[in-house]
Amino acid sequence: MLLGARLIRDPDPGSVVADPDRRVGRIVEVEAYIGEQDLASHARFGRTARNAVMYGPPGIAYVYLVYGMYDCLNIVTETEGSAAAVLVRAVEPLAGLASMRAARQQLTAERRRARGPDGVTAGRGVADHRLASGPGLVAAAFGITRADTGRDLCDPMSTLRLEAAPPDEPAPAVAETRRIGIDYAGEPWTSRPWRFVVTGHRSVSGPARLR
DNA sequence: GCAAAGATTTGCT
DNA sequence: GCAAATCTTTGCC
Repeated sequence: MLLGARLIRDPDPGSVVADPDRRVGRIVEVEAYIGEQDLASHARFGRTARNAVMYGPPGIAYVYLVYGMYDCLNIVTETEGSAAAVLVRAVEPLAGLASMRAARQQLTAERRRARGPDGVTAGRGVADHRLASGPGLVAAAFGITRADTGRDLCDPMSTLRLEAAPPDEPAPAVAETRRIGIDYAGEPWTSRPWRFVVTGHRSVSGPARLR
């Protein structure tokens, strides 16, 4: 179960002293995409240059660019040859909040600069629990880009990795819903309850909650 | 080689 | 509540 697991960005893995830029988040929202037969999945056209990593062994990161602006983090699941993956839609920030905020603002600042010179943006403050409340925001807060595709998330020495929740932490209450933003896939895929969230958690993606 | 649409977020009306 | 921003990938000519 990925819900409750930790997503960790650690610039200096293996170090005894925690790095000040170390970022930790607790996964509270995911979506499953099961392979070529799933018309909502990137694997629906078969194996391509973009999704090749999905056909590889599990535990590997698959990062794609959506709408030309946002990177989204997926975790490859199931065995080699099966193009299944889980999209990490939201995490609850636990540590390194300042770094997450800085990484987010840096991206938005770059976007504005590309559009043209304008005044100071002042970067309005976002609530702490919303720093990674959405697929694109998770990648932004953790500094994840397509360059991270193929990274082994289960390697304890990786700068980007997953860890299980502490054993003394109670398992979260899980709710199932239909997936978000895949209307193009048609039935039965749009109605499949393959989005999983921690019940009532405030860090689940915002607008998505209403749909 | 070109046109179309997308696993989103933000800001304005 | 709606539309823009933005670019990669896919599909067809």
